[in-house]
Amino acid sequence: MSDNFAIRTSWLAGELASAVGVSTDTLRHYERKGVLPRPSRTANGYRRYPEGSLERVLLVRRALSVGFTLDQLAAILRERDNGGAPCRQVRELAGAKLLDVEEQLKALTAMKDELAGLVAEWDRLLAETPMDEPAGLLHGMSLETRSTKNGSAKLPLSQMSRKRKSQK
Amino acid sequence: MSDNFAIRTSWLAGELASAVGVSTDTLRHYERKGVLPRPSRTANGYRRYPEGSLERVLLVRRALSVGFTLDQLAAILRERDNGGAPCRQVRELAGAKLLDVEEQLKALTAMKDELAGLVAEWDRLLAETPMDEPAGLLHGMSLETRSTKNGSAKLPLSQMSRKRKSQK
DNA sequence: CTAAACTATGGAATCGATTCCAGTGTCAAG
DNA sequence: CTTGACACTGGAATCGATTCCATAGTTTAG
Repeated sequence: MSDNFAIRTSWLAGELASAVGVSTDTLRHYERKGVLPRPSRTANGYRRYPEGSLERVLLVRRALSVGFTLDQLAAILRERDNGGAPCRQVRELAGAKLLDVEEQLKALTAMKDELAGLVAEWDRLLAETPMDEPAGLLHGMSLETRSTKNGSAKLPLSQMSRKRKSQK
Repeated sequence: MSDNFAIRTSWLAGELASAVGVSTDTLRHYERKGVLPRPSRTANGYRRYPEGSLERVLLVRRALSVGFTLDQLAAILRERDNGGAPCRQVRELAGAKLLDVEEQLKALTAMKDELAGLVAEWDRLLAETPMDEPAGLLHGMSLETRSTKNGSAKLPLSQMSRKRKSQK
């Protein structure tokens, strides 16, 4: 096999896709949305993704996983790509996102602890509960539905409040 | 106001909805999806949610916030409602969710660094660049860190890959 | 020459939670 | 009786990321 990914200096769509674990459709979508620069083409019209593409796509994936939107990401990455100073709005966006991420980090850490504790507790209960007993595991979920004003993307807890469409 | 929620023994749709902070549409949706048992009706056809409904809905909200899906939840709760002990399933799902959370934490940390670096770099650039270019890119980009507006909320990075419809 | 395995394209479909819509019924107050 | 605030219904829309589709050109192996 020639899937010597690490040493690649350019990628064909399928190679890059399988290297990062997404579909070529997804790569094409990213390109459409502007988070991936349009790659040059080989003689036959195939995309030839440049060297750093793997890292780039992984970056996008990370960003998405923490709640970025492709559009937001596109704005930021485009600015970054042309190297110069970003316009204020994009700088603001990045700053807001940074705060957001930091907040998520806290919330998620708390969540991890709670969840871990919960699971541990459950395992204890399950061990001593006959299989026919309710044991009501879900009732033990002590996660507060604190209406955290909201603000973070993937943090379910914060997103759970109301969000009016017209109210903004 | 008669929002004497705590002492209610039965609820009208709107009452319950505002008590838990969701819309009646959402309650109806939950019913459709099977996470809320279909309530009895008053003479005029209005839903009369039974006593424990507030807790039930809060439970659903909590579970959603931890990453459960309405469908997963429906399966579990239906089981439980007619006497079963779905605890093992719950334990399993929670365990999976915990793994997701841990992975998410990694992504968040990486993202924080990435973003912080970028912002720092930009601020450096901005500081030494005369503001000659307004550069009003970003047409309608809301600075609002608009969280998961809805739907497709948190994609656990682990299962962010492709998901076959038929292959489950 | 042909089949398999790539590549390409634009547009449509899918998924999940929630919301919106339009039409209708019910009830209490004025 | 009318008005307003509720309630009811099924279905459609929304949003974002991803996938699927149908169609078509290229390359490589047999």
